[in-house]
Amino acid sequence: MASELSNAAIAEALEELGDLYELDGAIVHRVVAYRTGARAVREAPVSVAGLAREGRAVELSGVGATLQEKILALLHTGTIPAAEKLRARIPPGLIELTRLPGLGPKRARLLHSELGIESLAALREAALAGRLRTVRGLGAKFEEGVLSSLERGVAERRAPRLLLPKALALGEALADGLIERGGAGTQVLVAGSARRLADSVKDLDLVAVTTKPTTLARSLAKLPEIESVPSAGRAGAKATTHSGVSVDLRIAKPAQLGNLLQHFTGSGKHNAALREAAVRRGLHVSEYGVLDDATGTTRTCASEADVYALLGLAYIEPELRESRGELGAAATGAIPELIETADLRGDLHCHTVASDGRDTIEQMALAARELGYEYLAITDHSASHGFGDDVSPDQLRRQIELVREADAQIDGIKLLAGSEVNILPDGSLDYEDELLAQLDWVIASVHTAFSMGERAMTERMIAAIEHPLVDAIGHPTGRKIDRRAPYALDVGAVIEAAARTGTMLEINANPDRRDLNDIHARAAARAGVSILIDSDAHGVERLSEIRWGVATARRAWLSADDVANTRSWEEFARMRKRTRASTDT
DNA sequence: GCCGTTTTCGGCCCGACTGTTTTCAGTCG
Repeated sequence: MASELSNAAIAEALEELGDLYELDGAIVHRVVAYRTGARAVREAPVSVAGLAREGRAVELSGVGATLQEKILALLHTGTIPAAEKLRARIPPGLIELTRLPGLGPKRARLLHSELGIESLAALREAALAGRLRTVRGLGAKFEEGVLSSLERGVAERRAPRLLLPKALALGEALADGLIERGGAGTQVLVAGSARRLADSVKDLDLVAVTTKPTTLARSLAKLPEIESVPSAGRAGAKATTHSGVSVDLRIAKPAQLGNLLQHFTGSGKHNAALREAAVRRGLHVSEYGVLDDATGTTRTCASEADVYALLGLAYIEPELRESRGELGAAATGAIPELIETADLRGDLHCHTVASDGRDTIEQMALAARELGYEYLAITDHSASHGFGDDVSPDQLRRQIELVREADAQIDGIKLLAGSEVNILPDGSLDYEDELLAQLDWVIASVHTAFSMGERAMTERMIAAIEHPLVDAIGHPTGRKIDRRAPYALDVGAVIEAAARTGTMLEINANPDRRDLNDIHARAAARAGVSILIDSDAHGVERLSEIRWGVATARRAWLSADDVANTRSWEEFARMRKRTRASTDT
């Protein structure tokens, strides 16, 4: 387990090289190749540095011999020679210029060659002096646009992203409002990354069918969530909410709903790959229909399934549309039947008033039973949680009794006495084995010392995985979506250890976490790891947040069979490491 | 630079919008 460059660091270097080539005037396909390669590296479930050293990075789709060579140079010398050469020629400030809307690589090059501009400060100065409009191809409007963007600080400000629950709630509120005002037969659907159940979204896409398109587009402005509607017409409207979220409403003819919904659900990469594959069959896909070269006619589709069928593909669920192999699978009938929330029969991670939860064992049990669960593990934090809500060994012994009593009193659901045990920095746990052995279920998590190095953190995690009384690892990477990076961890090594020891890995369904993420969960399941989906609920109303974990599981291509807690209690009980250990011998 | 149920070379999605232009280039999603 050598500690070397992370996939993220390699991907960043390839991205930068792509940016530099673009500013150098390379053909767009070459630039796209670097960006595709960077994405393949970032999403690889194993260490790409390791792969490259074995000459196997070329196995990643989008990485060829040239990129592998550049990755190796980066590993050996800390830099890529081609990037060094380009950096000597292209001022670093030019990349900054392309952050302004309407200013891409071509214009950045033009401004550099014509006016010698190499920074945002120089750009501002030239715009104030009225020199931008003197460049052939640029004019007064462009100059005004640049100044206004600079005034608003567009280049520095990162657009806020909405976590999925908020995005869907907003999308559904807008859809309901439009349906109410659109009259009979109006249909409004949430599309875009929200429909694909991504971790977070940048803006909202709505697709509608109505008999009165102009009226519907104008009625968007009347919704309480909407602040402004800069444009509205028969085809749709663009708007901004009071919270600053961009909303794009597109209106389809019923016969074209499938085409438009498919297009606006994306992802962009899925659509690009879909269209490239279609072109090889003489078909041209757009949001309006599918043009057939052979007949010269355009076919429209009322449903998305029809669009995929026209291309010879099985229907692809929105969650899979990320250009991660779904087109090949749809062509060969290999799209899995994705897990649904109703498949889950138990929740193995929740908290009560014994630690930092808000409700009692009984309240959690009744709420879980109401959701249709057959079993629930009570897993309060362990002794050293450190937020004043720790459970001492004696308190845990008492808690075990309380869970047993509740289990005896409450019918229709099996209650497990468990704990979410801290993994200490050295990989040990903070209860004695004698006490852990009295529990029905142990999930181990990292809650402290996030900033240790990758090697130490990976060893820490693997030590916990190898502990015979640890059934599962909770929120394995510690990330908080858009807020906190995962801790440095060799996830490939963690997956290997989990598969080897029969330790389950959790998809924590808290919508701030969704950890494991979709890519890691897919890799873990492929490696033979049993996946768990848990709510980590700290109150009865949060148990239903399990749906966000299911969303991640679906994006990870998981079917019910890949997820341990879709099993009955009898089957699940046998899958626990402690039971396997005693029956395997 | 990558890639192949037409190819190891010659392709590499599609359309809207904008601003600058007399037919289009650049940018964006």
